[in-house]
Parts: sequence; structure tokens; C-alpha cells
Amino acid sequence: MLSAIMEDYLKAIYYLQDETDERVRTSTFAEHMDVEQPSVTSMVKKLAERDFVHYEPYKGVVLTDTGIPIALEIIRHHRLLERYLTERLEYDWAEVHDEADRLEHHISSQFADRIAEQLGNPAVDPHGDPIPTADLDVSPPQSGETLADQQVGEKVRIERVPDHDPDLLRYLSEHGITPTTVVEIVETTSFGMVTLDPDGTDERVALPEEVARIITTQTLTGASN
Amino acid sequence: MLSAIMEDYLKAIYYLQDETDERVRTSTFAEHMDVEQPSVTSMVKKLAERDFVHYEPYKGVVLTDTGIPIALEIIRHHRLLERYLTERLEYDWAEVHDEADRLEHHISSQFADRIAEQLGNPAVDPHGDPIPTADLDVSPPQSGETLADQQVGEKVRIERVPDHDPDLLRYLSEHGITPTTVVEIVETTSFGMVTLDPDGTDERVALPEEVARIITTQTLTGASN
DNA sequence: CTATAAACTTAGCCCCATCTAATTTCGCTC
DNA sequence: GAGCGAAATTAGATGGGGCTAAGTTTATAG
Repeated sequence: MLSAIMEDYLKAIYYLQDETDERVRTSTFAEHMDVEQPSVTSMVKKLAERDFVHYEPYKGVVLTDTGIPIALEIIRHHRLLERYLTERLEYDWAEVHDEADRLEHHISSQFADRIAEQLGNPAVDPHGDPIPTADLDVSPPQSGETLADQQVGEKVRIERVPDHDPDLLRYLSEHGITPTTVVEIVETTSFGMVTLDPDGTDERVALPEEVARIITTQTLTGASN
Repeated sequence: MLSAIMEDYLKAIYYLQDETDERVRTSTFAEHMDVEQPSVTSMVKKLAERDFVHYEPYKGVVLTDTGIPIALEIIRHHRLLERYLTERLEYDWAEVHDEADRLEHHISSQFADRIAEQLGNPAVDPHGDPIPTADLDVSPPQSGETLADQQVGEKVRIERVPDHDPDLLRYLSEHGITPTTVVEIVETTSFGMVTLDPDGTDERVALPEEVARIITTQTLTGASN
């Protein structure tokens, strides 16, 4: 059996590996988990001993074939919970993350399967992230285009918004921006500001470019997730 | 903040205190929690330091006014979860206990309140145990009569069945015995066997007296939970 | 090719919750 | 009220996960 903490490390490796596409370094890790570097080193050694990760001292860490399904299972739990909490228990888009972050380690896969069933086996969570299936398939990474890539005048559908910053989520939802909403880019500035017009409204929503860069989009050619 | 384990100890004290109506002894405790006695002693000291229990060495332990609400909160979580799992997630009466036992420590009270709301703030869990309200009131202990107290020929309503033994629960539900069902006592023997006839059926269900003694009943005079 | 800063690991400590073995206290019998 | 067995406690160890401080290793600049 794995502790909740070990599961968290595996999940973190999965995410970080995905982002940087190479071995995850101790420092990246420590920052992400909000622990000191030596804690990471020692945990990583334990995980390596149990064969969940491949660890090369001073070089970083990669999930093994044993580790990947464990990470995916947790991610499945997390995203299903987020969906369930918002859809069935009236949680707010923004407050869902913390609750899911705790519960993901404690629900059985039976529980996960039951809520998945209740929800009609949804493909994505409320932030637009894909939910791994019961046999742990994940949809391929989506378009990869972000709001920051768009030209003025383009209309795109919001695909995915990262779920880590409640303030950002609150701001976005208050201004009508959630996955699946369509927005038009009305302005981009040289000093890194992107201004949007959510579907049909007259309201303008301004975002710093660094935020625009983490919100992925779909081009409007019929695909609808 | 309390650890899940401390919460478990407090919950256990609450239950055991209720049963025996006096200070809970180390040995009782150890058996109930499935740990060795020294573990109990050391944990109890920590709880006493934090003023959750009153502890007198060699004498046993009682919950303080600080400890009681914590135990009740956990019990509320547990019973709401049991209800939610059976009613909304198609869990079986018998398999509900373990899942609830883990989750009770990890759901927020917000979560508890939401599922309570979804369920229409039920008063009892699927085993017939009362669910503490959001402000932690518990209904007074019920009749106190059990199946073992009944005379042959009596008809009573099943009130409460303890939730700890999945095998027993499975057996009972297979034979149509759950809280709120009405049964007639058809036979009691000198060697400790009680035979029942669940409402309207012709089936006979036999129970050893030690089981009959933990199933509480209501007399059939209009009261309905 | 060396010097040095940054990144990483090792060493050694802490707290938590558990255990076994050894000791103390309780409560009862005679 | 002395002795004895059962119950409880203390002592001391273990494993999990974290920290700080003190080395290493790596990578980069010159």
C-alpha cells in the first residue's frame, strides 16, 4: 500500500514530466510540493526502491511503467471528484480543487467508478482536463494552442484552464469564461495584455499574457470536445 | 489540527463510553482499535494534553466538552456518508462501512452539509443509528429494547442494527431484515436462539441470542422513527 | 582547464504512531 | 494486610516523512 503522500509525489511527477518532457529535477519538485529539497531526495529514493520511478542521482526522476498507472488513478479520482462536486454537490468552480486534492487519496476505485457512472462517464473535468478512463486511458494532449497564440479578431473556444489558482478561476467564471465558452480576441498589446470578448456579451475581459499562455483553446471548426 | 488517527480514538471513546457508561479502559480500547495497549496509553496522554479527554492513569478515560463535539462531527460524517453511499451511489448495505470509515476523516464539513442537504437532512443512517445534526445534536438513545427482550408472538419494528459486521448485515438484508421492517417473534429457545418472521413473509430467520441482543426494536404503537 | 555558484545529496535531528519487553499498580483472595 | 495475577504504564526501538546544516557534484564562465 502507498501512503497519500507517496501518491502525491507520483502525481506531481506525472504533471511535471508532462510539462517539461524530461526528467523531473529535485528543485522543480520541491517547489511544486512545497517541501525542502532533501525531503524530495529521500522520498524519491523510497519510490525508486519500490520501482515506481527511475531515479538517477543528480539527474532527476521519471515514472516507470509501474508508477504511471498509479499516478493516472489518482488523477482520475481527482478529476472525477471535481466534476462530481461541481455538478452534484453545488460546489463552486473555484473551491473544488482543495476538497478533491484530499479526497482523491481516500476514495476507493469503486467509489470513483460509481460517481463516473452517475455523471455518465464524462471525458473532461470542469477545467477542461481529460479524465482518464477506468482502464486508465487518457485522451491525447489537446491542440496545444493557447489564448496567447491568437490573433486579434479570432474566435476560439476555451478548452482548458489550469485548476490551481482559485482566485484566477473565480475571476474567470465571474466574467463568463469557462471551458467550452467561445471568446473573441479583441486586443493584444506589446506589453503583454490580451483582451477578450466572451461570446455574445459586450463585456471585455483583460488577462496578462502569462495567464493567456496557460489557457488552451480550440479553433472553431466543428470540434466540440 | 487533528490527525485522522486521533479522530478515530475520539470516536472510539465516544462509542465505548456510550456502551459501558463509564471510563473507557485501556484494554477495551486496545481491542476495539486493534492496537497494543501501550499505543493506547501514549495516544491517550497526547489527547489529554490537548484537553480532548480527561485521563486518570490506571483508571481510564472520558471525553471532555472539547472532545465530544469532535467525536460527534466524525460520527455525523460517517453516518451521512453511509446514507449517501447506499442511497445515491448504489452501495450495498454491507459494504458501506469501510468506505465511510476512511472518508469520514477527509471530507470537509461543507461536504457533509451538502450531502445532508441532498438527502433531505435524514435523521438516521441505513443501520438506524441517529445522525447528529449540523450543530451536533444527537437524538436521545432510543427505546433500548432489543429483539432478545421480546416474547413469542410479539410484533416489533427493527430500529437499529450495528454496522460493524458486514457478514451479519449481508445475512440480515438477504432475509429481509433492515431498520424499519416489522418482524414477529415466532420462537425463542432456552439454548439461545431467536426465530423471526419478517413482515408478511413466511420465511423464518434464526438468530443467536447474542445477535438478537444488539438489534434494537420499537414497539408497534404508532411511533415511526 | 580551473574556479565557483547552483543544484543535489548526506548526515543527523524531530515528531508521529506504532511495537515488544520490562516494570509498576490495582484489586482481589486468603 | 500479604501475595498474586491481570491490567496499565514506562522504556526503548522502528519506520514514515519532514527539516537544517554540511558536504558533493554538476555546469558554466572565464
